[in-house]
Amino acid sequence: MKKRETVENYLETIYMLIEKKGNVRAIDVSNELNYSKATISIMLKKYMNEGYLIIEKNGNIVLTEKGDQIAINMLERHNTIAKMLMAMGVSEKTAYEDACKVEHDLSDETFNCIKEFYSKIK
Amino acid sequence: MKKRETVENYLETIYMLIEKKGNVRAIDVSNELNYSKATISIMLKKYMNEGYLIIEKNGNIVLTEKGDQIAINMLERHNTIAKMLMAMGVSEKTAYEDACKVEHDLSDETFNCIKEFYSKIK
DNA sequence: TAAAAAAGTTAGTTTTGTCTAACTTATTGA
DNA sequence: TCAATAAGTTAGACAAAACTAACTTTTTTA
Repeated sequence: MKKRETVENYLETIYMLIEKKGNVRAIDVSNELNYSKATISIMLKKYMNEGYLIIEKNGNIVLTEKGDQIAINMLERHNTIAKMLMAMGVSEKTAYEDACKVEHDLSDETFNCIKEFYSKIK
Repeated sequence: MKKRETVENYLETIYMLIEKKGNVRAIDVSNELNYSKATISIMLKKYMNEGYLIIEKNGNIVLTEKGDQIAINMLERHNTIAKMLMAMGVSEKTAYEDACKVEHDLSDETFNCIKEFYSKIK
């Protein structure tokens, strides 16, 4: 249903795995997202065709400029929203989980206001 | 994909329409959600079978206790989240739109913290 | 009251993102 | 080095929620 949310999630996950492990292959994404290897194989190919990432000959996954931008944007949203929620008293675990769910839905206007508001009360 | 979100949205919409118009039929839900009459017909029947609502002989839609509780809960979330966002500087229109999107995803823990936090800064 | 319009239903289709099973290809380690 | 394991792919299926087209039923109105 929500195409945008799906691709954003894949890209953010790949970005985080690259940061954590240096390089990333399909199996790592499969383990992280808990989707079958088949699903990951299909989706990665799709996202490659759509210009979000490249799968190198050795199987390593690299984000394109386009994919990278989305991933970074999602990660910024993720962290900012989680911090805001924690400032409101939400536990760290829940804050990160909930931020992950809503980061795709909020408008830029709302996200910017949250960022502003957080920096003020901090 | 997100079954829960879908039913919550239908129930909340029906609840609001009942409040606004007194009684509600399939065509009203169709107009409000901008889904075809066919889709609404199918989904209402489904939700009737699942015990969320009743379609009376004259076509009026009535929520069951179970459906009502979900609708009221969603509406409370909707309003509280929107108010919180407005307090952060988000415009009314955007606040209500974004609240509508995230109201289904937030945990109870987070929602309660938002409610608390809002009552404090108010 | 009968014709027109509105409302509702049914059948069949589509899209998205999952899955399993069975297969191939690549990597590892005894 | 070659057998076992791991990784990746392909084919086919499925669920959810939407659609259109064609139909029936109900309501309105001239």
